[in-house]
Amino acid sequence: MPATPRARPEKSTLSLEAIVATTLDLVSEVGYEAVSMRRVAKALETGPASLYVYVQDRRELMALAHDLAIARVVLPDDSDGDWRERLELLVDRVVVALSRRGDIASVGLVDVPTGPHTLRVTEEVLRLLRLGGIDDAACAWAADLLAQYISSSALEIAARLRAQRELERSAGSERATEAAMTAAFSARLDTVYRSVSPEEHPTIHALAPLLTGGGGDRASWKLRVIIDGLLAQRSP
Amino acid sequence: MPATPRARPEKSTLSLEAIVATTLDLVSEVGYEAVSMRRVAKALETGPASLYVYVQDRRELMALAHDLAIARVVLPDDSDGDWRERLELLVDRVVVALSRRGDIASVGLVDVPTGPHTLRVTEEVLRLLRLGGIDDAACAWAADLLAQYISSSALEIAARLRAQRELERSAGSERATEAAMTAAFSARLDTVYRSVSPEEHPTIHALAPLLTGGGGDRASWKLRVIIDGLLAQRSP
DNA sequence: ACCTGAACACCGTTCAAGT
DNA sequence: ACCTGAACACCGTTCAAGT
Repeated sequence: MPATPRARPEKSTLSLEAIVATTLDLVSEVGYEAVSMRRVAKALETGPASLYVYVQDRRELMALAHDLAIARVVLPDDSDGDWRERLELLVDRVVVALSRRGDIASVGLVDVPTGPHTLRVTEEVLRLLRLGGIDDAACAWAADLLAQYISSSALEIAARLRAQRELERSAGSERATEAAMTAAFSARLDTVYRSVSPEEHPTIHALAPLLTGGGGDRASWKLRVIIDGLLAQRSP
Repeated sequence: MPATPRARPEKSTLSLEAIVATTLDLVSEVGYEAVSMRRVAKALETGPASLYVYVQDRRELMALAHDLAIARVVLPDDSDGDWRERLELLVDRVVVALSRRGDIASVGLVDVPTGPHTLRVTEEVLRLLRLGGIDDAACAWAADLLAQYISSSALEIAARLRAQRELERSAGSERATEAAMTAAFSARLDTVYRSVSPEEHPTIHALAPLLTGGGGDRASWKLRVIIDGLLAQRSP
């Protein structure tokens, strides 16, 4: 029972571009850990060995997917304000771009990405920091600190988005219990902190409601702390 | 050809403690990714299924190993100075404890650890921040930021230690080329930044020598930035 | 009750052999 | 030259069957 010729698109020739785009799409759907070379190959209707013609190993493929995820980030321009406003806007755009693609940001915690789009962003971050009058050495280290901030914030937001999406996906269905459990998973931390012994850990106990909340405020607050901390180094 | 009774220690009864300790030792030796349930089981002279009597899954086992890694961290006391000095000392002790155990700190980037020793440290971090007059909400978020700092700094130091150890291990041997390559791996980033186009990425090009150096200074500098940034939030 | 052999359903990567 | 089937040496986890 052969499929109609146009039942699915012609099997296009393999290309690095197609492999990387497919990888990123899969990560968005099923997550970084679950995307294997074999799964990418299957999605492209080929065998896993074929991928190795274009890519050294899984690590390299994931690095390329990570770089692709930020490819469309637009650099702020003069109309976006002074160096600090532009820096905050740029960092936020990268976080948003990454968090839209599942947990692809994990790559940035495992590896230091050096793809062309990452370099483009890094160049602009360094340029803006210098515009702000930050020391050269401080610029270098600050870029590192900001990169960490970007990866971890993107992961945090991605986790929230995922929990929310799964809650909605099963709202009203008979799978509501499962959905509640997924939501509970994202609240696991909250439960741990709230159930800590008030005698042994009085401060955790007292601050429990604050330790897991915050949402977007939390991320932008962290960014403000980092930049204010940078500025404090400016005058010796 | 049966082994002499005392050729190796009696096969001790399996216990959670022994499993976690063995896991941490293996991570120290061969790294987080390379430690599989099967490898832990083999080190304990049993089959992988036996581990599941004591532990839910690999994630939980790694979380327990991570917690064990900071078990011996001693909290600073009154003689160690004011809240800020004590906080810096505590954070540094955790970083050192983790970085001695290979890349076990990876666990802290994937998961939010909540073992007893992690809670003990978190409690003290929060208490010290409050002593410093930081807002409750800011304390909560700062603890998060510091936890990120700890994990990533420990990983960075562990990578440096590993490169150094491997360089020494093969010094003078006929494997010197391989050792040089390992060292080169840790310098890969440096190479990337130094070979970037000066027209396309002038700032990266200019700062290249600063982007990968720093060592321990870099880490303590980051910590200072975070705390200074926190203090800047104190007065509205 | 505690433990585990064997199986299930996967991995990343290599390489000889195909077109 | 480009591609890939088949194999190698592994995975995490489960469960029926042992003691």
